[in-house]
Amino acid sequence: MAKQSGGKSGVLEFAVLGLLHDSPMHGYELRKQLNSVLGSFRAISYGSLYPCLKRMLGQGMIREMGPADAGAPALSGRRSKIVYQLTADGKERFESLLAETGPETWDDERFDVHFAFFSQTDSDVRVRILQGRRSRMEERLASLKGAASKGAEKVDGYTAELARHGLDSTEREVRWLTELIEQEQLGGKKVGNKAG
Amino acid sequence: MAKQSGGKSGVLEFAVLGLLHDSPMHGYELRKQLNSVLGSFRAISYGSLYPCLKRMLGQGMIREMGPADAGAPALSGRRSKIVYQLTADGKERFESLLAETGPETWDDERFDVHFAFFSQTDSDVRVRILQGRRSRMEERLASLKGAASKGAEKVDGYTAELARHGLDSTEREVRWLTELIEQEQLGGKKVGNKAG
DNA sequence: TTCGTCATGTAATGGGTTACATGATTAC
DNA sequence: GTAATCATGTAACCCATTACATGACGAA
Repeated sequence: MAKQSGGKSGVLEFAVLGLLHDSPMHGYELRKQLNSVLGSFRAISYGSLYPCLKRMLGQGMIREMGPADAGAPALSGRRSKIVYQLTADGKERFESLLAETGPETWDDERFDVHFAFFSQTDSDVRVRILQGRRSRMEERLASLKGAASKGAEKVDGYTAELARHGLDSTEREVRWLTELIEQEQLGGKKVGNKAG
Repeated sequence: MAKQSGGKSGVLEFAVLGLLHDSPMHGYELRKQLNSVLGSFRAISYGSLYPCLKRMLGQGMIREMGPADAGAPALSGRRSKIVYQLTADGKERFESLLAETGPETWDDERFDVHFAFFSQTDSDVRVRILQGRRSRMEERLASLKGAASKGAEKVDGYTAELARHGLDSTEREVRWLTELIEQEQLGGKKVGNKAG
């Protein structure tokens, strides 16, 4: 009982934890950085971020560093900026999230966040997550193929075209993941250096 | 003021309207059909569908057809099934949603629904939506490219790889849309018949 | 002094998910 | 009879968005 309720559980929290693990930051800056972690585009709104920070503060994952305290880069003296820093508890929470390799980690958004912090994990963890994500995509592929063949009579050209396109991108995703897994197993961090 | 508030506005409503426009159905059946309209996979939950139907009923878009009333196919005598049917108001609402070509229609989920009902619109409408969607994807492309070049120093191999992959799929999406637009402008419904 | 950006927050709202509650019908 | 599936619905909860409220700082 009581799995975790709501939608995407703590994706935002995870991302914030990871960014603050890298370096202390204030909310406004955090929000700008978030889009590079949380999916390619998409910025989170303040109405979502600030309450999240408040919650994390209450749970002792983060702590406020007085603005005079400095230590972080790019802290030109603007105003009342509240700079947040990870506590030991927060660090621990982040590490434990990072180490997860279960089905939650194959979810779209969750996978992106894990991927963004991949260089901070062991190769085993990376491989397990990549394989899990791939099997998730293969399930999706199967369900798309099933739907395509079963309801073939009643669909018009556009529906068919959309299905074909969806199938295509999912297959591509699977191939991409397979490449990453292979590179991982060949023993390396040799990622991202394919001449382009 | 009061644009439309919340997240994805009436995507579910639109999809339900479209499915019921095709043929009367009860909730359980509706829910199964929904995944073919609303994105490739993803089924909506009852906790979302039934309240939506209730709301639509209250607004007079749909009406209950007594189970004995029949008329719809596949109505083997199960039980208390509440079969819903579009009212004139509902039909009108659906037509007016179908005719929209503004920025709302380029959104991910919204676009999928429009696409699913594409064969029920004019070619002009289709072209306008496809072009809008393409420009939306081109914006995304630009922002991805910007992020890739600007933050290139601080990203590790994995982040770069994710960005590269995102760029790739978005480019592919743009090409797909371009093909569809061209086929549309060549005068036809000739979609989905590319030997494969 | 006004405008744009930096900066932090809250309130109202919308819409989705899980888990629960209920019950009929069909197949074994 | 009992389990699976069909079928409808509610309650608690979570999380995100918009719009609003506030205010400092720098530049025109």
